Amino acid sequence: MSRAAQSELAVLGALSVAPMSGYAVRQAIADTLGHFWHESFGQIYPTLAALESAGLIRRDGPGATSGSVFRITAAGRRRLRRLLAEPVPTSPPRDALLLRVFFGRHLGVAGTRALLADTLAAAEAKAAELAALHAEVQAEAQTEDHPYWLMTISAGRHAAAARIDWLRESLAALTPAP
Amino acid sequence: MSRAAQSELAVLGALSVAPMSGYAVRQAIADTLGHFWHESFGQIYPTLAALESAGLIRRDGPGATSGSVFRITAAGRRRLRRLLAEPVPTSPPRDALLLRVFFGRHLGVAGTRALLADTLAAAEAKAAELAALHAEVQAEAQTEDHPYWLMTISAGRHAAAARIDWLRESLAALTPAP
DNA sequence: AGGTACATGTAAGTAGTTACATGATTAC
DNA sequence: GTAATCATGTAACTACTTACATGTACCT
Repeated sequence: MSRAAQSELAVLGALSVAPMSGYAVRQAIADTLGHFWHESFGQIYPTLAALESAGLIRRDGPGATSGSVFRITAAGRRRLRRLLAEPVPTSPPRDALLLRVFFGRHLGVAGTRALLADTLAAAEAKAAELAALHAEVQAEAQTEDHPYWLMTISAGRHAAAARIDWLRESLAALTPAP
Repeated sequence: MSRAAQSELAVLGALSVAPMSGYAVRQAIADTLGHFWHESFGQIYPTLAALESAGLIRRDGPGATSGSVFRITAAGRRRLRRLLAEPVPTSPPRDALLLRVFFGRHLGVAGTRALLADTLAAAEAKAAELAALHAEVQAEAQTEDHPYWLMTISAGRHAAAARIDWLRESLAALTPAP
């Protein structure tokens, strides 16, 4: 098991929506899961190869450079459901921003405020981006996947809004020396 | 450069507060940074060795099994400030929960609701834990590091509250079939 | 005497990124 | 013709985790 169960999950999930090439899998993951998931180039092809040799996906068309399309098999769908039901692996937290804030004393009040201000700008941009994505997805044709997709966007928006609130409060609390 | 700049930052930061043994560094990181940072056992000792040979920390006492205490040097403090000023590395997002929610169609409404309910319980526990930590830290003697420490706890509380809001909304929106 | 906490390290393995290498097809 | 995009893969490297290995000090 587990040539990276999470990567398998992402790839099988993408192929559960529609059959597509490896390149298209990569694009689909970046486009629709991009705001909460990342799968790097060098991960996708080995994962596809492993899934194929396990009979979970099938390659239609020539195996050569162009035109081959991957399609999920019945066994692949079973595997997808099993992976989804497995406990969510919790990765240990590693927030590089908070690490810097914690040792903010060495950075000084001005330095820490600059760091927070930069992060605030980035968070506001991300919130705007997610709001636009939300509007865009809501305007699309409704599929059975739609409510779940919207839910993941909503999660991102809540998280971004919370980070903005925290940054504003922290900037207000961290007054420059008079 | 960079036997993991972030691990160096965490270790140098811990030693900037007080000199201590490697074992104590591990505990300090778990106790005070634990809610947003993790440094595994097998990372800390190699990092300490690398920092020592670079002259950024010094080992007082015997190098043997007991009693050796690491102390940050002047060069170490300079390095710490430089690391803090470097741009915050952004790691690609990988939220295993949202990956499951996105493919919730295969899990079914009931399955997805169960997943969200479990996550809600965990998030509420985490929020309570952070509230307790906040109260505890606020009651302590004020040091110069204190406001920054409180800020990191506040970040965790905002994030936990946002996740709880999102989970409640999602559970309300995802009604079981009648 | 036995258990827990203190203390330091190494080895093997997993996960994931980046860079390299190659070639076909399409749009301008 | 040439640049961008589509397409597939490998190799080397970095980061990180887990398990192993060893021993001391204190508490009961």
